[in-house]
Amino acid sequence: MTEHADPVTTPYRPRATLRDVAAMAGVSMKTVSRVVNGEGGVTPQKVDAVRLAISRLDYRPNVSASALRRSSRRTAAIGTVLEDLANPFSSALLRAVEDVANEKRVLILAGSVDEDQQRERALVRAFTERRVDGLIIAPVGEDQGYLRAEMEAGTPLVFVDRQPQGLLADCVLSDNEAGARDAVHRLAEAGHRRIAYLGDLAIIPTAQQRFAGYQRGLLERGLPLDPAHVVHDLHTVDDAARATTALLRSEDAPTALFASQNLVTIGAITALQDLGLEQRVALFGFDDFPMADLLKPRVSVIAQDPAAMGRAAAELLFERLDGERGRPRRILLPTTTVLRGSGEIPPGRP
Amino acid sequence: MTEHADPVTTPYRPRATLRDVAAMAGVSMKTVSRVVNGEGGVTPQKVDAVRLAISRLDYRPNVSASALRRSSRRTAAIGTVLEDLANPFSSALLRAVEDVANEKRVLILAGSVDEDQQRERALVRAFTERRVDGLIIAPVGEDQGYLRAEMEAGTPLVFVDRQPQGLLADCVLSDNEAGARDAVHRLAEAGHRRIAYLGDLAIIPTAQQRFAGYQRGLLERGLPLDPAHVVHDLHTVDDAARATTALLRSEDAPTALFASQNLVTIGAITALQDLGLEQRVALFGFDDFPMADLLKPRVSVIAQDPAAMGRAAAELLFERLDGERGRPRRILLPTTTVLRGSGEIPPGRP
DNA sequence: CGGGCGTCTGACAACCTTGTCAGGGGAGTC
DNA sequence: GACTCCCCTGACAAGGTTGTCAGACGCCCG
Repeated sequence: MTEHADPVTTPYRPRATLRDVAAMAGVSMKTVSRVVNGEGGVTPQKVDAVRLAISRLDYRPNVSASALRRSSRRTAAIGTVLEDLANPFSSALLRAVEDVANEKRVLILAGSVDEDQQRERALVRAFTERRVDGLIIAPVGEDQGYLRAEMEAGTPLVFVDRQPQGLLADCVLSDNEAGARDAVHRLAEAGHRRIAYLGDLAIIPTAQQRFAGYQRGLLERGLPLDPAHVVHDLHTVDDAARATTALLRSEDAPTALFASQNLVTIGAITALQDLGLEQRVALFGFDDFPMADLLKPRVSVIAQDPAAMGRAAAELLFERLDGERGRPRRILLPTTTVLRGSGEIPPGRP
Repeated sequence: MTEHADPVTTPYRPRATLRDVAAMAGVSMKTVSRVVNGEGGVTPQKVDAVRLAISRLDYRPNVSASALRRSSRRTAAIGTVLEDLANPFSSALLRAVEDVANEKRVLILAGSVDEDQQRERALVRAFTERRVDGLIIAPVGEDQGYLRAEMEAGTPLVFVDRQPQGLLADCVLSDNEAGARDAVHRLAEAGHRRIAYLGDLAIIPTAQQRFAGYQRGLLERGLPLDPAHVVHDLHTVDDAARATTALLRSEDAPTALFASQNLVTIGAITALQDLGLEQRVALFGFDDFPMADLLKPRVSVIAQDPAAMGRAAAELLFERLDGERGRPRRILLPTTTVLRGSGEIPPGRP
C-alpha cells in the first residue's frame, strides 16, 4: 500500500509506444494509429481493445514522431521571441498569444532577448531547429533579412511592437508617433511651453517614433524644440530619476515632462517625489502601468494595449497557417490617452 | 534585384535535410551527422565540403528527428505550467527559469492554468506528448497523483509555490505562514488589536498557509480572532475593494488590515483612498509590487522572491536531469518583511 | 607478401509514427 | 456459382536523424 510514489524506489517504466499498445491489443500498429487519430474504418471491438490497452499502458502519442511522419509536418507549436518575459508589456502580450494559440491547441515556446541581437538570432535558430509552425518576434536587431530563409521554408513570421528591417512580413505595431504627439498636445493645451522629453535608448525604433511624435507635437503647436530639454538613452528607473532631477534643477527648467516609456515614467515620478514637485510639474507617460491611478497625483499616460497586440499577431499568424497567401499586412493599433491628473497640471511659477 | 523577399512571389523552398547536405557534399549521411555533432573522425577536406554544403543549403538539423533517434532521447526543452503568464509573480518566475535553462541551451514551453485543474492536466499532457525533458509546475488541482506515470517514465518534476498533493516530488515554496505571522506581529507591535484578514480563494493552499500564519500571529500576541474581521475568497481588485469598504464601515471596524495577496492589497488601497483613510488605517500586504514605494503612504509588504523560486526550481530540475537520484527535496524560501510606512501607522481614534 | 592494427567511412537498421496499398472476407448481383 | 464491390486490416515504406558494424585504406611487422 504505497500512498505516495517514491522516486528513490519507484521502478523506471519506460513510456509505452504505439508498438506496445498494438501488441497488447492484438492488432497492427496502423490500427492503433487509426483509433488514436479518429480515422474510422475500425470495428467497434477493435476500437475497444485499443482503448483499453491505451489506458492500461497510459500511452501518450509522441507528437514529434508524429509530426515527422505527417504530411503537413506541423508540430503544433509556435515560437515567441520577446524583449523580456518578466516585463509587463511582454508578458501581457505573451499571455494574449497563448490564449489564441490555446484555442487552436497549439503550444508556445517563449524566450527573452534583452535587446541583444545575438540572442534574437540564437532563439530563432533554436525554435526553427524544433520546426515550430510559426514565429512571433519583437525584433531587436537592425536587420531581419536573415529570416528570409525561414519564410521561404514556409514558416510564417509575424513581427510585433517593432517593424522588421530588410524583410517584408506581417507586423503589428502601436501608433507610437501619434501617441507621443497627443501627449505633447495635451500638455500644450494645459498651457505648457517648456515640455521635456525623457527617452529610452535612441537605437530602439519605437523610441525614435515616440521622439518623432514629440517633435511633431511641438511643431504643430508652434513650440520650440529646446535641445536642453531632450534626454535620450534612459533605460532604467535610476537613469531616468537622475536625468529628471538634473533637468528640474537646471536653469530654465521644464514645466512638463513627457516620459517615453514605463520605467522612465517611474524614474521621473521618483525624482518628482524626492523634489516635492509632483503636484507642480506636469507628467505624461508612455505605457500604462498597474498602479498609475493609485499614485498622487494620478498619472496620465498614453496607453498601449499589449494584449491586443498579442492577439492580433497570433491571429495574423494563424491565418497564414490556415493558408492565407496575400501580401504582408501591417496592423497599426491606436494608443489610448488616459487623463488621470498628472498631465493636466498647469504650469506654475518658476 | 529584389531588395526584399516578397511572400507573394517568393518561391517555396523546402528545408534542406541531412540527405540533401550529404548529396551536395558527396559523402554519406552519417558523415554529415558526424560533422554536425562534432564527433571527429572525419578528414579535413570532407569536413570542409560538408560545412560548405550546410551553409549553401542553410541546413538546420531537425532536433525532433534527432531526439527521436538519440539514445538519451532528450529534446532539450522543458515545460513550465504556471498560474498566469501575465501576472508579475508567474512572469518573474518564468524569466528566472528561462535564464537557468538558457545556460543549458534548453528551451521553454510555457502555459497558464488560471486556477483550472482541467487546464493543468491538459497542459501537462500536451507537454509530455512533446516529450519535454522535465516539468516545472505550480499546481492548482487537489491531487497531483496523476503525475506519477510521468515520474516513472523518467520525466523529472519540480513543483513551485504550492506543494503537490498525493505525490512526493521536489518542490520550492515560500514560507507563507512565517511571512503572514510576521506581518501580524508588526501590526501588533504598532499597537493594533483589531487586525483584519483579507484573503484570496480559501481553496488555494498558499492562502490557507497565510491564514494559518495570521491566526498564529494573533495567538502569539494574545489577540482574539474575530470572525467578523476575516474575509476569504477575494480574487479580484474589485472584490477586495468592496470587502475592505464594508469592513471599515462596520461597527467595531479594524484599525489594521492584512491583505494576503497582491491584487487584494491593491483593492484595499483603492478602498482606503476612496474613504480617505489611507493615513489612518494600517496596511500590510503579502507580495511586493512595483509601485509600492511610490504610493502615499508607502506600502509595507511581506515580499516573496519569485525569481529566486524560479531559479531554485530550475536548478533542482537540472540536477535531476544530470542524474541526481536522491529523495525528493523541499526548499523553503524565507520571505522578506519590507517596512515602508503603511504597516507602521498606529491605531487612531475610531 | 600475408597479416594485423588503427583510422576513417558508408550501408543499414532503428527510433515512433503515418500514408499507401494490396489482400482477405463478406455481402450483393447476374 | 462466379463476379464485383466494399469494408476492414495489416505489411511495408517513409520521414530525418543517429548508432552499429563491417569494410576500405594506409601502414608496419615478421
